[in-house]
Amino acid sequence: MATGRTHRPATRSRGIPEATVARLPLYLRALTALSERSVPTVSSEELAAAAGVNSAKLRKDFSYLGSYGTRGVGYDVEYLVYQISRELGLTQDWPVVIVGIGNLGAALANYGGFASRGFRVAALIDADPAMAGKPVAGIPVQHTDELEKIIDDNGVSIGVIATPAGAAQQVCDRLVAAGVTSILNFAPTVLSVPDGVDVRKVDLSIELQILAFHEQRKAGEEAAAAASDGAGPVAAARGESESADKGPDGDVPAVMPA
Amino acid sequence: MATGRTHRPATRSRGIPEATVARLPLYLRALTALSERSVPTVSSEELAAAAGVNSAKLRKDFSYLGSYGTRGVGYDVEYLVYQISRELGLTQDWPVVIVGIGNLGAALANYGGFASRGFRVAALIDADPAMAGKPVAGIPVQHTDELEKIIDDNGVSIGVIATPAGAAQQVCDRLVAAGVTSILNFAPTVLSVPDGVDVRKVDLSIELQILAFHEQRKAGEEAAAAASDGAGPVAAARGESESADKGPDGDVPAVMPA
DNA sequence: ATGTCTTTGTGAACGCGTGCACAAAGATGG
DNA sequence: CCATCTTTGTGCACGCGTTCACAAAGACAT
Repeated sequence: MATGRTHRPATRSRGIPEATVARLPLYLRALTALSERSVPTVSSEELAAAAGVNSAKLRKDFSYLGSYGTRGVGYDVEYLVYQISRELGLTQDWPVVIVGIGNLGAALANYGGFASRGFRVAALIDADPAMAGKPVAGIPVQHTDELEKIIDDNGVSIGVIATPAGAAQQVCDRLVAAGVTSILNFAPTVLSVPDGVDVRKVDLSIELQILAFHEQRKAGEEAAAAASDGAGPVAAARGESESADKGPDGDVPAVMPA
Repeated sequence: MATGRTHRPATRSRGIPEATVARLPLYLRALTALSERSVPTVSSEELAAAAGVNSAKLRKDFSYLGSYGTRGVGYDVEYLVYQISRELGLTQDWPVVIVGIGNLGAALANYGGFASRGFRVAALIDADPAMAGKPVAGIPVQHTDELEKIIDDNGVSIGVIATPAGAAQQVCDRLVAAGVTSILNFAPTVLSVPDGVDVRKVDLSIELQILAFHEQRKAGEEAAAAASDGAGPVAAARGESESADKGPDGDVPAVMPA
């Protein structure tokens, strides 16, 4: 730590890989659990197991933050909790607005996981005039007309979109114009935003479709293995010989171009 | 490409990269929209724009599926919808169960995005006896005791966990033991499962924390840029120069090891 | 004080995913 | 039938992320 002051720009300030950032909350959660059990220190091996990752990966991740941790001992839990919290920006309060108070929006408003970290639901916004004033999770819903004013008054920089797909882009544009620079999108649409605005999307349907793909593959492999029990499991692993396939022409529904 | 017949084993059979699989639902959604507007064909450039990806990436993704598409013209929309649907396993019906009918579970049960693809909510399961029989989204909630029987009777292979974190692993174990091989986990916990079981997780809190990180960084950069003059509202946004930081020793809460 | 033992921090190799750039393929018009 | 023009499919290079493996660092016992 002789330098200790000017080494930040290159190494720390902006050098944290995206993949590492995405894992920091995972570590933080595991560390918080340890902290509540009053565990003083933890080794990379133990913590990695708790977070469900490789221990080498964890150590490398932490190395981007700095050299916390003591060789031969491990990491000081409380110290690390603080460092990661600070790195993630959780030492400050982040007001968020949720736009679209339907089934999902209401569930999000009630979700306890927000408040537990530094996130505070500053307002709920919906386009339906009938919803206005109606309290959800103890917070009165406000009409979309107030959106810009709400953002401005509360200094909101993070917005959550839980509207139907058709309204998402329009809501997004208004949020961005009002000053929001980070958006969490639950609507099944691709949002286009200007540079400098971050978007993360959560799409339940997509997750299930990915699972279905692997599920189908597993079923195919099983079927192939049981079929001729000699051809090897991967021989017909795909849709290759499973459903109605095989022929380059035979598997076409009816609308084939050629 | 004169051969066009024997190149399959290596190229197609099992070779679809995970990153490509994760994008297929995106393409499918964009294609479905085009299909509803009766657009007959689409170029990689157009479709890529609609899906929010690079056109070269899209073409490479499709090349893993096969050589659909006509040079000089583009891709036949209906044909591609069918091919991707088949690849993802959406031509068959996937019964799913949702375990944990709280705020989130109820919202998921009501979510329309499931049924729109090949997913069917076969049952809702909750540990609270008071919930039993109560209909949510038109489906009566069943008690956890029935879990194994439900899975077995309906041939369920995909389970959705929306329980509190404390119950998630136990529920997961029971689902897996009962025959479920794909799990979508909304509980903020790391699930451990045996080989052959796929888990995908959706964690709202983590997504927000990642956004907060970037938000903090943006504020920090702005502050650095405006450091010389007014400093403005974002000057103290970062942990950097605001709270208790800067010195290698000064920024430690109280429990520093050294 | 010295040696041993544990655990971190990281250099280096590897593999995957991305994007460029272009040749091949086919449509279209003359 | 040939030339031109559009768009696909892909070889190649590059960069990021992961993993291995080990030297350096420090705790701890003697």
